[in-house]
Amino acid sequence: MPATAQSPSLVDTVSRRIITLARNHTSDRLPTERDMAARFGVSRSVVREAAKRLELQGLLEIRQGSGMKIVDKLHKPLSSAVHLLVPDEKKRLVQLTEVRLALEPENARHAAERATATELRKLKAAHDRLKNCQDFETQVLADMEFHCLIAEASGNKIGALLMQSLSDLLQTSLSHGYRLVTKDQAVEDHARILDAILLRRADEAATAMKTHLLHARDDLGLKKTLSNR
Amino acid sequence: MPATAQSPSLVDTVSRRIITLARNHTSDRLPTERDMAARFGVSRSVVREAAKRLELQGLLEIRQGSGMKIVDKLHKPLSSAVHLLVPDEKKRLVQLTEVRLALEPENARHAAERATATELRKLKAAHDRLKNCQDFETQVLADMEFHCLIAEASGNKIGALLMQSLSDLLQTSLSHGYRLVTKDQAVEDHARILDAILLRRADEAATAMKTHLLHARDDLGLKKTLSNR
DNA sequence: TAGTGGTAATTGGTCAGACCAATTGGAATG
DNA sequence: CATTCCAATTGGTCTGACCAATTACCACTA
Repeated sequence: MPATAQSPSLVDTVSRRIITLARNHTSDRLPTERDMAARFGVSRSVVREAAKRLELQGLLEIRQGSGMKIVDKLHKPLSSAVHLLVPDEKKRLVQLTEVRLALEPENARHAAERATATELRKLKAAHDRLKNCQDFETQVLADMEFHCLIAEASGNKIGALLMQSLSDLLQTSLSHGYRLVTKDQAVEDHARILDAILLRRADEAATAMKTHLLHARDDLGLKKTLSNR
Repeated sequence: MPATAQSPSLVDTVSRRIITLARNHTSDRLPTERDMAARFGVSRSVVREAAKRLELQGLLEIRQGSGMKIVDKLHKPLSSAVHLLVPDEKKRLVQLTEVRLALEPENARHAAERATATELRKLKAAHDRLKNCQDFETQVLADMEFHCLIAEASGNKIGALLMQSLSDLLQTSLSHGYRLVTKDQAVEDHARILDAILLRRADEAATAMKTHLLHARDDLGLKKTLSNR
């Protein structure tokens, strides 16, 4: 990873040991910086640097006065990178939508081919949550969750990671004034996608997803894609 | 970004100031930790933590005894995350190929619609480099560069970031024993893609890219995609 | 004069201890 | 039992010292 020196630095070594500790830990709470420093026989600054690295990688959440929590958010670094890369929210939304139009029909196709029974159940539950939601925040969450579950059901972990990051970024944009207008259209579109997946019709699932994303794009007023680049 | 506390931490603030400094700096070398600590009126450990954060984000390269170099490698965090997510090289390659099959035909389509004259020149030059290369390492680099240039020419920065990361990961896998077998096929495929882009035939470009990726997949022996999940 | 080797200065990596800021748990009070 | 307050705990920052890697400069040799 960083600092391609010949021998691993102490921070490299301690990062790896913290990951191992996290994987074998029964609680979702890690020992304190001071404890780990004593345990690993290094200074607190090394532990601190290693922990901060893991935080940035989406594996830990660190709070002053509270300690370190083990999490699984490997998509966070990508979300940060995209934010840095395209700071303008409108441009970012345009480009995110375009990437989604490439990725998500294939996610739906693969989900139709590969989803497990458990995954199908989760998809149905997520669809119900969208149908039943009353406020905008919950609508956005349920909508994005449906998409992330499809990515997971595709069986491609990398695709699922990308989708989680896209979802995070979209949620940020949507909470900043970009509004989904028509929940009814989304519910109808999702139902079509879900039916195609349940019936294992891969092509139909891909087409239904593309149609849905085009609707969503239109709803967000993003029809003119990248013409002013 | 991290530590969603109400007021920005010193490390947050100093990270931003380093970014500003990097953007206005004539040299690609930043001042030393000690210099920046004095300049920003903070301790060296705060500068260090801020710099390490920027390193992980792909904005700096730090070397002991040598100092800090400003770089632009925003794709690096994603590469690391994917590595952590899918440690198994074969599985990773399978999934990367699948993601490429989703993303890259659309990259080619958009490149055909949007590439500038400069970008087209770069694509031609990259194609020539692939045709003329003699050894495997150079072949891989030229091949991946062609793909990254298409992603850039698509005008979608997020897509280009994803492609750079995928390219990094692929180069790692290919240097670990996964061999591209038929350069002639790649050259022929690339020529078709390039022609379609030059002639602004978006659909043809997308189809040619998909064909190329299917050839590459077959060459790598990845036909059986995710059937053992 | 050009090339090589050695050394000192510089710069990042680590250590230790102190103090500050945020959180949490326990005790006291109503 | 519920609420408030305070002390202990835990991460954030500071300081100064020392260690490890790199680079620039100087001296020597061919």
